[in-house]
Amino acid sequence: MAKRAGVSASTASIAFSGVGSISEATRERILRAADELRYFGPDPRARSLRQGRSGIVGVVLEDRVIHSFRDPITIAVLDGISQELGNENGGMLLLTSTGMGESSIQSAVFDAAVFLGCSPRLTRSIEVMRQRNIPMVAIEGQHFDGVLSVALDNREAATRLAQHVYDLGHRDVAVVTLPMDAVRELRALTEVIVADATTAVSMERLAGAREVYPKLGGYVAANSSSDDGFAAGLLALGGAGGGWRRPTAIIAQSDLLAVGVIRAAESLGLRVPGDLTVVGFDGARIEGLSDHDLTTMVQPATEKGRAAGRAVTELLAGGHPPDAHFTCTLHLGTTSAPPA
Amino acid sequence: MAKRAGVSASTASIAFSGVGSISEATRERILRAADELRYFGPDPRARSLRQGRSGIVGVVLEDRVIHSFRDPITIAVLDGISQELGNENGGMLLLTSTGMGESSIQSAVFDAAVFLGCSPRLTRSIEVMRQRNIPMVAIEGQHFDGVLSVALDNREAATRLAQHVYDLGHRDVAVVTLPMDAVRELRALTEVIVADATTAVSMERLAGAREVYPKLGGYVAANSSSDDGFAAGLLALGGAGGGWRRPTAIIAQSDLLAVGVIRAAESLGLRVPGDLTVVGFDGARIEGLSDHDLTTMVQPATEKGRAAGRAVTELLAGGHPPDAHFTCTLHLGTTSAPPA
DNA sequence: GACGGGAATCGAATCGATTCGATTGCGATT
DNA sequence: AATCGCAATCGAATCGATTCGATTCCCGTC
Repeated sequence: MAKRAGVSASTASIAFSGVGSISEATRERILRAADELRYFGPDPRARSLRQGRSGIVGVVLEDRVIHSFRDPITIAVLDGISQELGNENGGMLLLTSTGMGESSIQSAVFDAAVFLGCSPRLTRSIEVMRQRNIPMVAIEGQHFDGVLSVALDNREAATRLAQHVYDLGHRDVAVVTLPMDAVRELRALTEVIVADATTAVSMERLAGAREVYPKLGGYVAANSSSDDGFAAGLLALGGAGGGWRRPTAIIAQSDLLAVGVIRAAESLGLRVPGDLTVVGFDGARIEGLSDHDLTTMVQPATEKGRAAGRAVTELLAGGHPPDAHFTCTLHLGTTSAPPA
Repeated sequence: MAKRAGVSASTASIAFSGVGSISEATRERILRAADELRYFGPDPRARSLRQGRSGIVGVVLEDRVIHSFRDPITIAVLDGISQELGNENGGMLLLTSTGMGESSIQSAVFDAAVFLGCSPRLTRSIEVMRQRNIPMVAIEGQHFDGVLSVALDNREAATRLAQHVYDLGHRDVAVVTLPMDAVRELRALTEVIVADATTAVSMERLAGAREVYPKLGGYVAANSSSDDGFAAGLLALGGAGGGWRRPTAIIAQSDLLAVGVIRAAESLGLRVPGDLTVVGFDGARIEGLSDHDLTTMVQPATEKGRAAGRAVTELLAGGHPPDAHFTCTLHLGTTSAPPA
C-alpha cells in the first residue's frame, strides 16, 4: 500500500475521495507523500469492485464498428448519448452483439447498457444483466421486460410516407429494406424472410408501408449504405421481362439506401423524380446528393440518444424514468412527384 | 457465494474458466447448480481486479465524439483497431482528452490505451499510465517515452503535394489548416499560432508545405469538416482589396476541408480547377463531390488502426513491437491544374 | 504391500481499494 | 472535575473472484 507512506491506511482513501472528515494538515501530508511515491490515486479496478461502479456505460451495436459508424443516424445517437453522459463520468464502451461478441457483453465491466437496436440475439445477455442489476435502455427494437425503451413511431411514419407516395398517384411501387436479420446480403424480399425477421425497425417500417401497399415487394439490402442501395436499386429497376412493370416509385428504408437507389436510377438513364419517385427515411443530411432534396421522414436521432443518456443517468441514480417515444416528420423534397 | 451451491469453493472457478483439472462430473454438477441459482459466471469487476486484466482497450479521442465520428479517417482508424482486437476480448472504451475529461482517463478501467493524436495535454495521463504499467500506443502526434508510435509521413507527404502544386505553376497559394490547438474557431494563420501549436499533424503538414512555399499563409479552420472548410474558403478567396491577389491554389489539410473550399469557390463563381486549384489530404472517399475527383495525398487509415491494434495485442502479451511508419501516396485527381 | 505419481479438490492468501464501527483526543458545557 | 459532543484517525470486514500450495485419493508398479 503506497499509502502507508504518510502514516495511515484508510485515511488516505478519505484524502483522495474527499468523502469524510480529515484535517487539512494530514490531507496535505498524504497527498505530498503520494506524489513522492508516484502514487496517482486509487486503482480503478479495485475501486470499481468495492463501489460496484465503474463509470462506464456499455453501448451495444448491432453491426461491425465500421458499418455502424458509416450510418449517420447511429453517429447522431452516439453523440446524443455522450452529450448527456458528459466526459467526467467515464466513457462509452463499444460492444457488438454479433455472433460470439455476446461473451464480451457478459464479461465486460460496465454499470449500464444502451442497446442500439434490440434483437432476440440479446436475450441471454439481457437476462444476465438483469440478474446483475445493470440498468438497460434500448433505442428501438424489440421490447424486453426490464429494458427501458426509447422508441420511434416507425410504423406510423412509414405509413404516412407511403400514403404520400400513394397520394401522388403511384401504384407500381417497390421497397428496398434494411437488413431483416443477421444475414447480410442482397436478396429479394420474400414472405419467409418477413416471417423470420429479427430486426424490429425494418419490420415496423415495412408493416407501415404495407398498410398502404398491402402486397409491397422489393429487395432486402445487405446493409444501410449508399452502395448497397445502388445494388438493390439496380435489381428493382432492371427487372426481368414478361408481365413485369418497372415501378414508378421506390420506398427506401433509409436515406443512405435512397441515395444509392437514386444513383442506380440515374445510371439506368431514369430521371428523379420525372421517371422515378424515391423516398427515404431518417432525415440524415447526406452530402453528395447535391442535386436532390430527398423526400424523407425526419427522425430526431440526436434526441433519441439524449433521451437514452438521461435515462441511464436516472436509472443509475435509482430513479424510474418512463419510456420515451419520438415521432418523425415528413420532409417533402424534390425526389417525389406524380408518375409520368 | 452462489458457487457453494454445488459443493466446493474455488473449484467453481476452474469449472467456469476451464483452467486447471477437474472431473467432468463435478464440472457438470457445478454448471447445473449455477444455472438453477441464476449465476451467470464471474463478476467482471472482481475478475478484473484479481487478474489485473479487464479486456478493455481505451481509445482516447482528441475531440468531442460527434466531431471525431464525422471524420472518415478517424472512423477508418477505429475500424482498423477493432478489426485487430476482435470482438471476443472485450471492447473499445471511448474517452476524450478534452478539458476535464482527463480525470476519466485516469480513473477508468482499461488494460491498454490508444491515442488518436497525442498532444501535451496528455502529459499527466501518460505519466499515470506509465506508472501503472498500462501499454500505450499513439497514432500520430507528439512522441512520448514509453508510448509506442504509429506514424505517418505527414511532413514529406505535404511537401510532395505542395511540390505538385508548385510544378503546375502556382505561385499565389493559401493554406487552410486543421485546428492547431485547443481553440476551435476560424482564424487567420499567424506565426504566434504556429509557435504555440500543439497539434502535431497540423504542424507537420504545414511545415511540409512550407518547404516549398516558405511564407505560406492562410486560415486555421475550426474543425475538420466541410462546413468549416467552406467558411475558411470564403475568407481565403474573398479577401480584402489593396495589393491582395486572390490565390490560384489552395492547399487544404484534409479532404473534408478541401470539399468545403471547393464549395466556397463555386459559390463565388470560381471554377475548379479552371480558376482555382484545390488539393486535400487523407484520401477519404467523400460522397457528395460527385463532379470532382480530388487531388490529395492518400493515407492508409485503416492500416494505421490495424497496426495500432496489433501493437496493443503484442504489448499486452508482453512483447516489444517496433514503432510503425506509414507513407502516403499522391492521388492526381481533377481538381488541380495549371493557373489560368 | 509399500511407494511414487498424477488428478481432483479444498483452504487460505491475495488483488487494492472503500466503508463502517470503534477509539482517541480535545474543547466546551454545566 | 466529570461529562458530552464532535472531529480526526484507525482496524477490520468486505467487495467477488483467482491462484497457489497442500491434501486426499486412487491406481499402477516393483
